[in-house]
Amino acid sequence: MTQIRLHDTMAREKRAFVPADPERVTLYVCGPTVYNRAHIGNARPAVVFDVLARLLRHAYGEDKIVYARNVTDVDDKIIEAARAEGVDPEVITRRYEDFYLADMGALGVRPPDIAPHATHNIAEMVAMIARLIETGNAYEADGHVLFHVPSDPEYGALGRRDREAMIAGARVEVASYKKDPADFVLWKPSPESVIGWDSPWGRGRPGWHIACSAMIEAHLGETIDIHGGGLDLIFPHHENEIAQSRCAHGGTPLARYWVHNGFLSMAGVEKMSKSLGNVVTVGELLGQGHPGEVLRFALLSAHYRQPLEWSQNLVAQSKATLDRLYRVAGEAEAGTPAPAVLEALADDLNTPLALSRLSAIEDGAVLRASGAVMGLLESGAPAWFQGEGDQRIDALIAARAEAKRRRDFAEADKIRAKLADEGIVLEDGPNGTIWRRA
RNA sequence: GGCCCGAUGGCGGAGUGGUUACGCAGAGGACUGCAAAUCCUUGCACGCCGGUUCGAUUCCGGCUCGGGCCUCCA
Repeated sequence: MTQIRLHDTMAREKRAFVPADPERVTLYVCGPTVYNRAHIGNARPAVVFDVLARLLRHAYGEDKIVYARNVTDVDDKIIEAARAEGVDPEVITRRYEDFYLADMGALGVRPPDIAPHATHNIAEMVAMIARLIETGNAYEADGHVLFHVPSDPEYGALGRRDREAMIAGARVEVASYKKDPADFVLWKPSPESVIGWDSPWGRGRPGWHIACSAMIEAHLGETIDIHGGGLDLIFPHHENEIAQSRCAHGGTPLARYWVHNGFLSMAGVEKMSKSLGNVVTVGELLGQGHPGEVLRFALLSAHYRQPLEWSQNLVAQSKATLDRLYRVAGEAEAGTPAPAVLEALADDLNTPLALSRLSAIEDGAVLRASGAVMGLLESGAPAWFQGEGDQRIDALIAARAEAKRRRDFAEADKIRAKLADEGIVLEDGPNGTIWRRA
């Protein structure tokens, strides 16, 4: 298929994607911190990188891709949530990881190949921190271990910021034990009451950034092909990951391509934030009866780097479009994807263009295969329109057919209206009547 | 304050130095007992001000508005 091109945040331009080893293409995406329900904005990277993984599998082979999405299961917000409920942190993390997997599953997100958990990789983190101390890039101070930013002359390349800008922008009080205001925590002490692990620097827990660096090293290697995540992670999270990994690995780069998705906003709302209470969770949307696939379609209706405004109208339009595509797809078995769709996706994951090209496909088998590359149209029309079968509905349709045969249209329309009240729409075709849920 | 991004028809949203996608919604028609679905037809756009150019929605500069980041938020 056509050459895949990706916008690389480091280069600030689209580049032809050439994996270091086409037999083992590595992709890492920053996953959730499991302390609450995912909102629809959180779902965007999960869906976007799921499409990227599907495209890569199509291009390089199903078993040639290693996609890792981590689970951050040790974090101060988790500790707070656990304390608030009076339970162990594991209760919190297990609960919200289960929710996350269920929500993403409903959106058609395939599980990644590897889901490394921070708490399962503490030894790797400790080892990496120790190495950074050896190389002179990190130091111990007041029970903490800190990465010393001035020790890395290349720091700031991804986020494009220089030290002056960072210092000028610093609006948080600098902890007294830091040698430099930009230094960040690799390891922090935990009192007995807080979750912690023994280390050469005392009982403590890892900082957020080191967790990703260590898990990438442990599960994928020193240099990976693609590192993904949300735009907001560029600085400081990814910048710090880069610094830690490069310094710990003698200068080899962490990732060959950096891919970042844009933000999702809510109509008429400034920033979607939990504190403002204006978030919509995936669970709520599903609970309102929106099929996960509709939400997925809506998330893919804008290019992944563009801002996307979430609205009721967007969801409704997505549903209407999907309905029509499913009518064309029918019950056909998936065949071969349309080259025009693959070409659109290969061009930096242009899903809106790919979606529009779906509309031009008349062959159900081609349509289903093309949709599948984006995780769409995988259900088959009957399941999409009707869900579970219903003998009562079939009986009513038979009664209406009988009434129509008698030309008793008043009775026939009465039955149709009754079903319409239940949200069931009838369609009379040459081969009889079919029904669907509106 | 510093850095970065966006602005396309009623709505969503690609794309392009010149002939202007696609979808949703709307209008008209065909079909239908009536609908629904489908098919045909159809109207509607490139934030503002300059510049480059034979020609700019597309390139450059400024402005306005909106969004993001500036130490743990996708």
